[in-house]
Amino acid sequence: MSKTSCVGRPKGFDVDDVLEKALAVFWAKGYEGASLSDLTKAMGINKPSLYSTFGNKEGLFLKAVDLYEQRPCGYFRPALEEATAKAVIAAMLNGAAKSLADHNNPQGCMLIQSALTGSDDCESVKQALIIRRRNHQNELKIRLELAQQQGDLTTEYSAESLAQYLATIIQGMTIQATNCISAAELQNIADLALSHFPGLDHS
Amino acid sequence: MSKTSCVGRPKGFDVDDVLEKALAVFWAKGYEGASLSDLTKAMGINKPSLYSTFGNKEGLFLKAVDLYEQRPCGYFRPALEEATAKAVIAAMLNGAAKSLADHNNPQGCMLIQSALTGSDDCESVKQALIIRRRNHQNELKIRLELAQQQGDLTTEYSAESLAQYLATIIQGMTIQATNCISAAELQNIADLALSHFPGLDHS
DNA sequence: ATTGTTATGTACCGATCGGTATGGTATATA
DNA sequence: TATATACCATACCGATCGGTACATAACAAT
Repeated sequence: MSKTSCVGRPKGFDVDDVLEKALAVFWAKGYEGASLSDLTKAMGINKPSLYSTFGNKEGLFLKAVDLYEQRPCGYFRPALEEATAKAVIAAMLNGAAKSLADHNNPQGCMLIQSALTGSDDCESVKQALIIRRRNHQNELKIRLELAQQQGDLTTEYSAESLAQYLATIIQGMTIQATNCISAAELQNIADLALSHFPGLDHS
Repeated sequence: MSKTSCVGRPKGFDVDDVLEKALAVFWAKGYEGASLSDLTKAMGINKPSLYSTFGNKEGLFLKAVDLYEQRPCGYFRPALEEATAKAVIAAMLNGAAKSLADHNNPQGCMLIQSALTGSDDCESVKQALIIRRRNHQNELKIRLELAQQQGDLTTEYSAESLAQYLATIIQGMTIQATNCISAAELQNIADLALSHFPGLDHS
């Protein structure tokens, strides 16, 4: 609310607050599975308020995705800051395991499951999510390239291959997380992946 | 059509044939994303024919899933028959890479993407798919247990862990396959996974 | 107090959803 | 040929979909 409220009747709700509620609904039900009545009920506002604030359902969804990337999948950016390739990869895998096992959140990863398939109407949303996933993988690739330059990651495999491989494992973990598996099992997968990750020193 | 047709007007379509068409639609659009008009148009039949033959949308979907498990993801069962753990795992990974890269099919894996999320109405379908995924993983676990008994897989890790790990990688590959990546990239992931798979001899 | 502006609640829009009633049509049996 | 049976096409059902018109309510500026 860091804004000088203007003329007119003030909003009866906090935008960030209701966006958080919308995020939870989209996360759990997906883009098309979340109906406007689901959303408005969870957000505690009426449809005209939703439309005047967020444009339409797709606009609301994209805003919710922005929020998602800042918050619960928030292990990603800090992991990139770790000092070595091994630390980066460990932080990714452990962060994913912990985040996906957190039952305060819906199961799984919103970037993956909220629009993997759908009617023709949601093609743009599908593409938007694909782009976000690719961007994440690309940031990881750049970090691994740096690690190769710095000498803490072998050049036996390309940074691109390794980034894609790690992304694949994490994406697989997000699917496993939708299958009601335990936190310990998720962590076990992360441990296995880390201890056998290509290009790292496992001595 | 291996049935002694009874009294009355015969069907104007082949059941297996239209089921294949329905499968393609569900595969690409998901359970809820596939509308009845999408389905009937692709199948070339009208709604009453669909309902008299398959019960309802969910019945049709489950029949399509049965067909799916027999057909394109058909690398799974043969892989279990391979002689050694390494051969089993290689067949799984290579089969997944090849199958997922086949552009004659929709992208990705039907068992995962057709009902990962959705409205409350599709809860039973979601659960049905979760069970199928778990069953696959369990069959793999049993095969790896056998391999451990036969001595071609170390007992350093439990068969359950390894089965879950392999399932995770393959599920991750199915997500990657929805991101328009190339067949070579998919195969590269499979190669990396195989050459660093825990419990196998990589000499 | 008046005016201009923005938000809210209700009631509604056409379209589509999954699913079905109905009446005509094609076939096997008798 | 008569009859029973099952399929097919059309048209329809109530419910819900995403989205909006409209009148009213609450505020700021004057």
